[in-house]
Amino acid sequence: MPKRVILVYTAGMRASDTAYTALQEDILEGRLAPGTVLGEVGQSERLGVSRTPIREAFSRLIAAGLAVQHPGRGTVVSDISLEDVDRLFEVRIPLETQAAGLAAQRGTPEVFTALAEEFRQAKLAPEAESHYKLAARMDEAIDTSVGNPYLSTMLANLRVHLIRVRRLAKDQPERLAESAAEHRDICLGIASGDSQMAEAATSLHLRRSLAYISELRQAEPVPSP
Amino acid sequence: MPKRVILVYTAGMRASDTAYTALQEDILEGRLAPGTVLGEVGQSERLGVSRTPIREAFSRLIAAGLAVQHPGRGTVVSDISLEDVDRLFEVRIPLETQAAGLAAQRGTPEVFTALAEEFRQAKLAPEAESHYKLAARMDEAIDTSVGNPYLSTMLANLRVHLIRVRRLAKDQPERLAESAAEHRDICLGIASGDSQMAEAATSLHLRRSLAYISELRQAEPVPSP
DNA sequence: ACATCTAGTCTTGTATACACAGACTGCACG
DNA sequence: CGTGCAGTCTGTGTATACAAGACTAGATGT
Repeated sequence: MPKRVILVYTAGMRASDTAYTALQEDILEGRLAPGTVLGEVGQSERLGVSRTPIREAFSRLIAAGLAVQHPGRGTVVSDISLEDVDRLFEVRIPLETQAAGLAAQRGTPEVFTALAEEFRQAKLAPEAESHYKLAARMDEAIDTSVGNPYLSTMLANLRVHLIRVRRLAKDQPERLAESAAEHRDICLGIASGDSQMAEAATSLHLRRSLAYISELRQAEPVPSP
Repeated sequence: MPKRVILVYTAGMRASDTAYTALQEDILEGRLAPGTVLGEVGQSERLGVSRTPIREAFSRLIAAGLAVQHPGRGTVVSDISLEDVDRLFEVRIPLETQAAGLAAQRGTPEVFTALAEEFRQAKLAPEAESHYKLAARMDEAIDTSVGNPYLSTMLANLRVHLIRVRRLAKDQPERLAESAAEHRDICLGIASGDSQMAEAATSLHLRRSLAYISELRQAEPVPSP
């Protein structure tokens, strides 16, 4: 007897996709804290699907680095802390710098002048949610301008982890305003077609972001688990 | 009628792992050409395991970029050509340059002086197989020296694709000797602890490799599929 | 008291059965 | 001869049953 048919099959949406999306959100939003053990049966009951799609979702989580597989203890949500920020930026800085430089060579300037204008306005009224939305749109514009799937994939993988550390380091309004100004500089550099300017602006922005987080970390030592 | 390959179940080796390894090798070695459709049932029969591990293997292939999922036609081996080399190097150059620079700061010099000596000897008798083995050992040494899992993961993903393009561009002995010399320079730069020297040597090596492949591509136009 | 062996109970790994969706084929009709 | 449609059919998505491995806890022997 079918015990429960919670999910009517949404059009074109596989159960494994919905499970992965739900799990990823739960991890990124912190509802599933690092160290949480994810049992296949437990999650299958929680999400109302069978173990098979859950397994698929777990595989993708592990591939994305959001979970790790423990030998006999199941898969657990991967740990992350402000310590990881240094290692993440060691990858992020060269990749995004490269992306900005290539976007300057290949992008259509109008797109980025428009984005620069948006950042100018955003600087006046800093607000975290809209700021990150706008930054994401800039990243997307850079991605499409560069037109390199390998680079885009790497950056996408990276951004997942950056979202997690962002939760740990709450931005303050003045930093958001600074960040908006730096984003504007990047857009202007790309729009001008000067790849070196775009690279410099990107490098500057990321190093300032890193410095901000670093001093935040020094000021507020890690809360012991 | 396709041959049925009996997989040897190594101790502690899951069937999904062996299936993935077999499929990856088949793709990397060219036995499964780009465009080949991979049916779950077909591969499960060929490899002698059930569909479930095959599905898992397919997921990992797709995540690695070795296969893509077509809407109604199943999953097919992803296409790759010498055209991809430019896009790959747009990611590879900044990442490996960064890695070399960090290795110079953090690695133990003795490891890399030893590797440099090996490259010096390899330069005298260029041979593709041993050259790539040695280069792989250098990459591994850099990875461990840097100690950045995010960077290591990205480079590992990248190298899978580089193996595929390497098959398309057959190296010639003189290029191997050059390459060995350039690898030696990288090792010496890292061993000296001079990150800028290591970065410069890496950048030079990769740009020369790219130039070599590019002129190879011009000389020998793509065979139309 | 401590170590070790063993039974039990989780957990994951694998196989298979069933359901559904898309694509191909054959035929009829314009 | 082309086009549309229906039937079939293959192939994936999902569920579940079965098997095997691993940690745990308890008992037992030293």
